[in-house]
Amino acid sequence: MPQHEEAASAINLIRLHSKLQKRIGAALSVHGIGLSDYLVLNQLYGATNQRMRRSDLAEQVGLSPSGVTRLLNPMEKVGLIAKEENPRDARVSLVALTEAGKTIFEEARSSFELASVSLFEPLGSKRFSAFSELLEVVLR
Amino acid sequence: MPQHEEAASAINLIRLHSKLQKRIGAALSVHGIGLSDYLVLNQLYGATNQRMRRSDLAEQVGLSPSGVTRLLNPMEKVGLIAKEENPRDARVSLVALTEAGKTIFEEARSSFELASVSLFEPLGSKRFSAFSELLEVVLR
DNA sequence: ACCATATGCTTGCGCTCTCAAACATTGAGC
DNA sequence: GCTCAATGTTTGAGAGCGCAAGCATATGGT
Repeated sequence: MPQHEEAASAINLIRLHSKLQKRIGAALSVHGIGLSDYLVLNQLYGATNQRMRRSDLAEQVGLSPSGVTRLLNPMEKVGLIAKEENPRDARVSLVALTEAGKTIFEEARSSFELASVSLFEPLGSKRFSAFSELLEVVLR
Repeated sequence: MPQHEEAASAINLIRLHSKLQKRIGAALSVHGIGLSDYLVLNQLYGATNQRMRRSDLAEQVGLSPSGVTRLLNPMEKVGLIAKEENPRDARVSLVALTEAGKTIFEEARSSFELASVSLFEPLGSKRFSAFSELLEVVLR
């Protein structure tokens, strides 16, 4: 395998993400939500007042604005989030975490954490810390 | 902000993958192929005789068998790969890299490598090596 | 006040991928 | 030689998402 090092790592990164997606996706499906739903809930949960603009949400979770629209629609129907208007600027529509959404998130979070731990288990705690820090650095 | 270390790293991993996908996807689009196409070509290029079974291909690139079928169809039409039969077992259909596919891959590889280097640039060479090795470990 | 431009969101269309079912072929046990 | 379970691939239906266009609202220059 005399490969270009960075290219090889990029492919390993893709492989790891694929593994993560399958494992965490399975863990979250128990709660009736997908990975993107979880990321949205997680983002809202940590936001001040637990509400955000849709476009900021899009940026944070790495989706396009239209992706956010389509993602939030069913979540609103199920009552995890609520749409609110901004009296100052009628263009923006705010997204707020409902009580039900908060509850579901807190339940799902345990599953997410368990799956995450199992994913990084091969590293052991010392190497995990190193990996964790390097991840932060790559993200700039 | 990160209460749970592993969960935070999982989310960072997702973010990094999202970045990788956008950047490498853009680099590959110049050559008229997508990321999955590249992974397939890369896999075939490194295979003995440059041919593989579809299901093995699926496993290597992290797709479902049906995903591979739908991915390979247009690639065959364009002439990057060729379908072959296995006289020993008529259930399996082999996928072979054509000369055209080989050429396209070698061209695309440069772009892929460049994009990979730029992705990991924030690490610097010393930390990149560490990251690279840790990636191998997580993958088992 | 009016227009041009920018900003935020949604919609139409298409692409990629998965799951489950269907289909084809093989091999094992009788 | 049949039958049946296992294996490999394809297909139908649909989920998830992006891009470009469209719509509504806001803002700055005149």
